[in-house]
Amino acid sequence: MNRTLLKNIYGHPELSLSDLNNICDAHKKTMYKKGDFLLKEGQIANEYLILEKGLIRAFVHDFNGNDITTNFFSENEIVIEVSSLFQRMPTQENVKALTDCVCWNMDFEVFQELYHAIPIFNEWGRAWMAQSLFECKQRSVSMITDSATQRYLQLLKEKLEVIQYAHLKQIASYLGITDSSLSRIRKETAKL
Amino acid sequence: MNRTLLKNIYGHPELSLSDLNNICDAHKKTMYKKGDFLLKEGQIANEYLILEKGLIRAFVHDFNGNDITTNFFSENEIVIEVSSLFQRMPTQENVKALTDCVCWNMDFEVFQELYHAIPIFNEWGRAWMAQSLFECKQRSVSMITDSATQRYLQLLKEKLEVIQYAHLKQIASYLGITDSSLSRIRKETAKL
DNA sequence: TATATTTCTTGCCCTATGGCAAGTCCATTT
DNA sequence: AAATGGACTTGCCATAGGGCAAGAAATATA
Repeated sequence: MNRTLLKNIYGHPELSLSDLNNICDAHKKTMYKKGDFLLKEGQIANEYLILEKGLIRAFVHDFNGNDITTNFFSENEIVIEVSSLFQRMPTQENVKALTDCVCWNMDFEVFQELYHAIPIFNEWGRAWMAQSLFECKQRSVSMITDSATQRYLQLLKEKLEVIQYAHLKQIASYLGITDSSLSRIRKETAKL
Repeated sequence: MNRTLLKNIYGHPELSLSDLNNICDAHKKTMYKKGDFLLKEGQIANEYLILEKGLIRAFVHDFNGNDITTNFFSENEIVIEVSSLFQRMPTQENVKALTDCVCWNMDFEVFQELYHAIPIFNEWGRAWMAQSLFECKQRSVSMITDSATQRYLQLLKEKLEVIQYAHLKQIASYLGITDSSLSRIRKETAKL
């Protein structure tokens, strides 16, 4: 069990060591192969996971059947479909491994027990969701105020691994442009 | 005290009547005048509120000092700046009354007590945040897949009051376009 | 009511990005 | 090695929306 990884995720000054250990122990190591679905639209999520190794993509289908990348998850991040997991409703998202992955999965039932038993863990969860909401809003603002080139450079800076492992089209839909446009942007920015 | 309003907001099948009453009683009625700031960037939010009457706008400033509307809050909605309230950090958002408003405010300290004392209220809060996150993601997808005209018509359908009370520029920045473009879109769609 | 101020509309032209299709480059299979 | 197929690039042209500025309309102020 990779304690360092999980302790970094859940670390909180007020969380006791025994609570932290209980939380860490609740995770099950799980491996995925490149191309595996972690979640498919229509399903109800029953777990979330910490991604130790690999890269994961979430996407939805638009009215034409094209897929639109909604998120990329990198190492040390939490992979979760919040509305399906917490509202117990079928998801609209697909979550798929872009590379082979090593993950630590937390079952929803187990999570619920810990969540209600450990107030600090509860606070931690709320803070995590608040942060996600903040990032989501930032992304919306960025879609409005920044050019496609700026958004691309931002992604390059924050998640280089995405540019290395994801297909052009997957990155382009995340940025809100077509793959041809991204190809041109990439060509332009390579000069700099 | 407007119990119907608050009970509709907090209603949850498993929440006992006495808990529900305690939650409702924790709100303080507050009035705002058109143009009042409920929150200014740099401040830390110390409350959230239920909007009974009126219309409220949230916005941020971009690098040029233009403001970008991030949200409109209508009657019966919860007005909250999640990341500032729950992470106790200075907000980047401004929240301002577009019309005179009647609100029911919940103080953060009081909220915390109820939140930790009433498990179902805690679940309610998490479900509410999950829903917000879902809506935020939907908005991002819409910015990518829908045209400005479609986004305008969507807003028209969901929040007519916004079109009636907010300025063109405020609506335009929410939709991610300029006020001139919105003016043209409005002209076109009026024909239909 | 007259004046000033803000908001909205519109015309002109420009730019970023889209749509399509051909071509190229790679990787995989036969 | 040849053939197939997917991914990426590029050229051509189309279009949504932007930038600017003038004018019109609405609103606030004197």
